[in-house]
Amino acid sequence: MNSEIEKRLIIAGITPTPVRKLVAKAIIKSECPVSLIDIESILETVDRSTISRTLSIFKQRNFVHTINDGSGSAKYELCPSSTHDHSDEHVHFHCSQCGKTFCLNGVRIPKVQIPEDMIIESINYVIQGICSNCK
Amino acid sequence: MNSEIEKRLIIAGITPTPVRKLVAKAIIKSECPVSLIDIESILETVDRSTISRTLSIFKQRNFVHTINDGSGSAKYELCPSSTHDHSDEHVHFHCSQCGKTFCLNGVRIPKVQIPEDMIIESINYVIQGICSNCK
DNA sequence: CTGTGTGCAAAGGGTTTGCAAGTAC
DNA sequence: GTACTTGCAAACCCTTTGCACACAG
Repeated sequence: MNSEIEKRLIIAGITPTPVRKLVAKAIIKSECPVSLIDIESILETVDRSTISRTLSIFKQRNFVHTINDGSGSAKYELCPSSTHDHSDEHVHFHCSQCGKTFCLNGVRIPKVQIPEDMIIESINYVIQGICSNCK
Repeated sequence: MNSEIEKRLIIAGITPTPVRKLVAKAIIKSECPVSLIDIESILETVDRSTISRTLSIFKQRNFVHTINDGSGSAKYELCPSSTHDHSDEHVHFHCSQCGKTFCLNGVRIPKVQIPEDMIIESINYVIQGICSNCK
């Protein structure tokens, strides 16, 4: 697993330092998108600022992308593929009760028609509501 | 216009104080969703905290709703109708260059199939990219 | 007089930056 | 030695809260 992560980082053009491997592993292992604070509490030894810088590198290199679920803190998730299209981005669900954000993995984001002169970089489809557990 | 706004506030169950009318007018007049800071700079005389409290009342009464465009600050927009369904919510476009968020008024948010035991409160569909002006 | 609305100042939450020490090549 | 990585502390941005005054009914 460790060398697997290392490979993925290198492929993304990221030098696989110890901290970066830890952060990458934390993101991979959690099935939901995680916030900076989530990662900090998983990796108790790593400083918040380092995680912040790591995440911004990950974003830059398209290793992760950001989800804005309205919780006040950005969540991070692995980019599904190394390619740069948006074809396999999926819908997220944010529970206003428990604060968790779920990936609806089977549910692709339906595309919409937008003016041709706008360039799409990424798409966020987030449903706010109450999840099954909190209902 | 002033009495028109007053009427809409009353219908929403909001006491139409001078500040609230100003805030409501500012939101109505701007064709894009606006942030708290945007409103503050439009209404130079009104305190930020008052605007904050006003907006939270507006949200509570379903007079406005929130858009999370990933800019770091929440944006506010009039609720399209007094009814509580999501049928006329539209897609937003956030330009990472100029930071503006555009309403794609003609573009409704396509619905997706989600597990039946989840309760939907609202939906955010935000496209990040570069707008026509910044391209 | 009572309740509501407002402004000021301060606190809060989440994130990023400056700087200096540590590490790898 | 040079460039990069990390941790600590402090700063930053956006938003909210505590408190006191002002105002309307």
